[in-house]
Amino acid sequence: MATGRTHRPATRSRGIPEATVARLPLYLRALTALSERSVPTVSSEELAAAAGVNSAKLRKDFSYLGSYGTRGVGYDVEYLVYQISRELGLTQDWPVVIVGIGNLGAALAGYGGFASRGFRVAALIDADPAMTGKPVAGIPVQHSDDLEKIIEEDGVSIGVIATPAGVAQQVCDRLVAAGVTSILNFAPTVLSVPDGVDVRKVDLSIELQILAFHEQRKAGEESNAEADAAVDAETATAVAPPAPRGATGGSRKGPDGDVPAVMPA
Amino acid sequence: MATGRTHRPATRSRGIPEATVARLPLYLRALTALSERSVPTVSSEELAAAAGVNSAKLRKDFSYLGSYGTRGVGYDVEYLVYQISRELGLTQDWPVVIVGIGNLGAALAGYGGFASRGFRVAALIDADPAMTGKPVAGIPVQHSDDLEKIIEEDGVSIGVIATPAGVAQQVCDRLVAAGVTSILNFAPTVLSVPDGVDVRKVDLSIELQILAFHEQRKAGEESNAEADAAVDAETATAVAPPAPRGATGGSRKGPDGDVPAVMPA
DNA sequence: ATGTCTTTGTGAACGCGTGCACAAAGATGG
DNA sequence: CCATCTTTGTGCACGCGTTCACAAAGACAT
Ligand SMILES: NC(=O)c1ccc[n+]([C@@H]2O[C@H](COP(=O)([O-])OP(=O)(O)OC[C@H]3O[C@@H](n4cnc5c(N)ncnc54)[C@H](O)[C@@H]3O)[C@@H](O)[C@H]2O)c1
Ligand SMILES: NC(=O)c1ccc[n+]([C@@H]2O[C@H](COP(=O)([O-])OP(=O)(O)OC[C@H]3O[C@@H](n4cnc5c(N)ncnc54)[C@H](O)[C@@H]3O)[C@@H](O)[C@H]2O)c1
Repeated sequence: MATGRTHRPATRSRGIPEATVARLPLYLRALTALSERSVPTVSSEELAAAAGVNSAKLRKDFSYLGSYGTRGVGYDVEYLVYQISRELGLTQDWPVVIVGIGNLGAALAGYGGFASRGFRVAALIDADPAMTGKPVAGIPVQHSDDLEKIIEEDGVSIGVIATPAGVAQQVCDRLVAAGVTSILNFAPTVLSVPDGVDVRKVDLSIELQILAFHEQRKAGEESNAEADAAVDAETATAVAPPAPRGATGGSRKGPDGDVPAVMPA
Repeated sequence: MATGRTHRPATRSRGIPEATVARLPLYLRALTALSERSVPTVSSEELAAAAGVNSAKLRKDFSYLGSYGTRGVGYDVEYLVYQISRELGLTQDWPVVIVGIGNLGAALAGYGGFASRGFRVAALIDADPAMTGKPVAGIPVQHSDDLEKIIEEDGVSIGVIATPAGVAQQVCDRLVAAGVTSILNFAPTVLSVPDGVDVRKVDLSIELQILAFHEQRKAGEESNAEADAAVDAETATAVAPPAPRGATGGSRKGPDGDVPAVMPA
């Protein structure tokens, strides 16, 4: 059969690459700071430096939004702030529910960055009856029995999951069934959702593990040539006698192996 | 996903593409769950489903680590758990400091996922004298005056920043100067660091804005064209006129209460 | 052993994202 | 009005990441 074009289903609707979308909030933040300092215009070079990206990339990103710059001058800060805000949908109010008001959920509830960009905490939801009615960050916690009602009444389309991982999928299912179509997941689980629902995850554990990988590589690079691991001032704190990082065969044990006595992270 | 990167183009990391590294923790989590259920082996298809990725991608990822599978059978769960752990550097102990023990920092300090994979909270650091000595999650908070000493004594190479955005860069500078070479940043700021230091960021606000973008697109898919144009015209007249220089400092008005001229989100 | 069946490991094609380099556009000054 | 200078917008090439598709490898039964 014609191996060809029957690929991408949708989501690729014309315009604005995903990578660009992910950078727009970054530009917006830098532009907002400039706006507060009453800076009228900014060049791609300056703004790119502030946002920590390549200036050509920034210009190309903006070109997807239209031609909002003036050659020889740069971009009008105020105008660009508005255009990006509009493109991101921040000119409207987004009610958000947070489910799971534990340590993390409570911190999120009180987070200023939530309210600052058109996101409004519409409700805090927890399954613990002892929490019900208790105000967290000035907002009374509601019981999860009322989840569907809350979402429907407030027209919530964005949900934040901060429950334990074990119940995240069922919480997710209820949110989706109730009409939520965007989910930000803090629980360390892979959520499965129907088409048309977006899920983004924030996973502390994964970030740390990625850092550890590079950290290990840095440490191993100094004592690279041979095994002169004597100089590891930093990593010398390692307590375990890790498998000598030799060739692949150096596994300390076979299939029986040591599971590093851990829980699902 | 939340990925901040200050990237080195130099891909001499002995293979293993960055995208693969980012997925290894995901595989590891799924494998650990299988291990706890005493599942001996798993096929790429099953594991890929559990991790939410394409099976061919998973096999290719594993191929960078070596040939740990058995054709016709699959992968040995225990063995793979060990190999990935070793590759990620999780077979050794990583002391971590958390700087900024506010709402978020406290939640992080008590987070189980920290300790579960070889990461150990070596110290909690805060600039508020009132916090000093106060135990958070069982760990006494230390004053930031002692930051350098703590890092040096414990051989800390990974730091977590959970301070307000305004001080994040200077905290970062101190951490780096003291010897930290990997930073996980929760503050909504672009951190600049010297070569050799890795920074990853977790940015709630950005994630929400990305969700809002897609959410808006979903909503606007039914009735888009004209509303868009109308808003555009209205805006052009409201904002576009040559910027009154000093005047913009106070309030700007847009169609609806508009872009909050608030703190960096 | 030999055949069959399952699943790995990877070659190859393709699409996306990135960054260079430069022409065009417009501002600014004479 | 013309010359010069600044900065945008983008064509283009390149490399990374993803996915398909399939031969080879090995398990297992006979
Ligand atoms: N604390 C952190 O720093 C941190 C960091 C990263 C990820 N996480 C993840 O975030 C999640 C929450 O972490 P935490 O430290 O706040 O845990 P927590 O135990 O303090 O809070 C969990 C809350 O969820 C509630 N809950 C349980 N089941 C529920 C349900 N079915 N519906 C609604 N609410 C329910 C509980 O009553 C509790 O209040 C966990 O999955 C954790 O792995 C936490
Ligand atoms: N709370 C959240 O859910 C959340 C979510 C995403 C991002 N953030 C970001 O994380 C950071 C912390 O958020 P928070 O809600 O915990 O704020 P917070 O105000 O509760 O805590 C900040 C803490 O940092 C300490 N601090 C200030 N300056 C310091 C310094 N120089 N050295 C060491 N410590 C210092 C303060 O004493 C305070 O305890 C902020 O940048 C915030 O934008 C928070």
